Amino acid sequence: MPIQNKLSISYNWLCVALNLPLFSIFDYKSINIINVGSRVVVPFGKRTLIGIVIKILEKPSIDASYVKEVLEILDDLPPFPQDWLKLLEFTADYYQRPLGNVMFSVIPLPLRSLSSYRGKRTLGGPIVKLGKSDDKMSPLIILPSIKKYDAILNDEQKKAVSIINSLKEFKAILLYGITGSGKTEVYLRAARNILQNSNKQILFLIPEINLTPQLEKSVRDSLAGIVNYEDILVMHSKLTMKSKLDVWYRVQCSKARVLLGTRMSIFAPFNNIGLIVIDEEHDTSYKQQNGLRYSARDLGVWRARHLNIPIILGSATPSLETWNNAIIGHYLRIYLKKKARDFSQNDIKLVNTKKFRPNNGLTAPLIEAIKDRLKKKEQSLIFINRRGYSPVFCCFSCDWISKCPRCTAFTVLHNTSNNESRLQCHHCGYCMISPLSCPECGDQDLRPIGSGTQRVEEALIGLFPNANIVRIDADSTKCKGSLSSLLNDVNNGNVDILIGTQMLAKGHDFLRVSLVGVINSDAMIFCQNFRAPEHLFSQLMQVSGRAGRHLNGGEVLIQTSFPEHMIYKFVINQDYDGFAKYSLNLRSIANLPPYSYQALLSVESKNLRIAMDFLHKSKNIIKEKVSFEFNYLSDITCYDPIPSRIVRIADIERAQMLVEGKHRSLLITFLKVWLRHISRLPNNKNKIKWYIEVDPLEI
DNA sequence: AGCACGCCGACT
DNA sequence: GTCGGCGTGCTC
Ligand SMILES: [Zn+2]
Ligand SMILES: [Zn+2]
Repeated sequence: MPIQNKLSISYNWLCVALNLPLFSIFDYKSINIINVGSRVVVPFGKRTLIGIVIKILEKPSIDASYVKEVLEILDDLPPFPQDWLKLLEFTADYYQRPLGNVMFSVIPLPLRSLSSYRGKRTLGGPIVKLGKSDDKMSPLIILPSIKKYDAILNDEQKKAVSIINSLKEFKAILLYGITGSGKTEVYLRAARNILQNSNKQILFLIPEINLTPQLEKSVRDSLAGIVNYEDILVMHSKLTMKSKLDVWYRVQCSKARVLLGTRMSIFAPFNNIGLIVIDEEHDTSYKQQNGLRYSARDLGVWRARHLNIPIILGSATPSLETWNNAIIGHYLRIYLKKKARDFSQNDIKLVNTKKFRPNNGLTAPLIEAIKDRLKKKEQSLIFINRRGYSPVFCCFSCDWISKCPRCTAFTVLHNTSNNESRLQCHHCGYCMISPLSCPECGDQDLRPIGSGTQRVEEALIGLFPNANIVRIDADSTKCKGSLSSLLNDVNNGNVDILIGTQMLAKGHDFLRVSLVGVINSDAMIFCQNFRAPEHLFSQLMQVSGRAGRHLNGGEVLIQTSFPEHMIYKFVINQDYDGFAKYSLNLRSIANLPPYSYQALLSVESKNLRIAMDFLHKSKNIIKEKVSFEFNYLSDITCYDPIPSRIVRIADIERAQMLVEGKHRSLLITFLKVWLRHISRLPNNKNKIKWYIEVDPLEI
């Protein structure tokens, strides 16, 4: 026996994750020493796949004779760092997805499949190709001059910076400061400190692509002279695949010092992060709403804890989860109470629409206020959270209402540029020319009900024919660059009245705006979603902030039918603390997050009954099967299945079931067992699709 | 996911 | 007789 051992080749045994919807990982062998995190080419059944080495084994976990050999090691990239592997293992485990699927869904497309390595025009793979065409492409726009950085901090900011700079280990900091309190300056000072005194890297997350240009400029200005221009990188989903791959490559090779990006950047393969910053941490854009439904903010906190580094969560209206974490002492809260520069306090007033009936969405007090600004040559900003002309179109002689044939939703009336009217579904994209007479009774008395941005624009043009009026919504900014050119017009003073959706509320500064009008503030209040008041509050605060840059102090008019509602008491006083206290109390009474943890089992099918059936069966197996393997069912509540808020979208009907746990880790353990049993349920001939969402935004 | 194997109905 | 439908099962 010993002789045989000496003669046999000694193999290295590896655990490899493959891009498959399977919860298992696969063992392979190699005569070469392969690092954890390497990408390898392996045989799998009749196929050849790329895999990622996640573990080195002493001996294989199955009979060694079944273990196949690694065909090739892909070394065009350094191995994924250990901390990256740990982050992805956590992500897969927490969000209940197969590890291989998760890993491959976050790396750039060309790195996922063998097709970019095998074939005539692949030239040694995507990374090699990238290097060869390096001179041809310059993804970075070189700004002509770099301003010297000389922002002066106030005492609060200085104190915040010094607290952050003194941190030597993991700490989640909630940087809580109103709009204009200078949170960005604090992030940048903290980042500068780390970049100057170490070779560590900074990850800077922002909610939306729209915000990158101005933040990129601040970051570059602030870090000029400390970090090379080309070592500051930007990543978001609208980059070309080539640029994305280039950024990824430079991060993984530790060439990048600073990465500024949207939620996907949380998975960037850093080797040496020193600080994570999450700006506007309450923003729902940090939650991916399809596929792998992760929260970049929550993963950010996990990654920081795992790396034992600080993370800054900045917001004027923190999520109640984060606020609660600060209250119970898990996060360190730093207040920025003062406006940093020449910001003035806004005056927020409510306009009762029961008293002042709106016409085309606009009430008399709002119209008067706009008139006043026009006289003073100041700008007005009108927010309305609905694009199109009117959300409903209906017949006044029968009860016909414009509905989408593919969804349980109304179609929205839109005016197109060539003066045509169209009915459009905002859920599936269905579109038709709007009828001239009622399809049901033939009468021509068809009328739009309610107001969208286009109708408000039309009304304002009628009221103020000499004013320059601009509308900014997803329809008017479809072309690339049109948003920034419209915003330039606004800041150059070429615009008197600006009408827009929520897309205007985030981040953009309007120096000449002294009036903000909010038209349909109520829409969210009575919505089922328990987070709706929280989102409404933060939107109203954010929107109000848009008037704050004006020297004389801005005026904010919020039109509402329910001025007596509690939320407005806090809104007019701009009292987030009060609002949070009030809301957390309600959440606590209702046992909602952050006092419980939730997961949602969603099912999609051709018809609702099949989906509901599947959910009922899933609920039943908790008692029938899960109870034998999981001992803490008393701390888990499974509610009854319900049809989703919008049952049918694009001819697919959806239902869901809520599961609630007292503790986070307990819920995750339960889900893992439950999911194994759900996947064994008969799948109704593959006619259904189901998935579990952990920490859903909406239930 | 893919890909094979396998077992039944309807084609040359 | 075999071509092809997709149900089932496996992949280190
Ligand atoms: Zn009719
Ligand atoms: Zn539709």
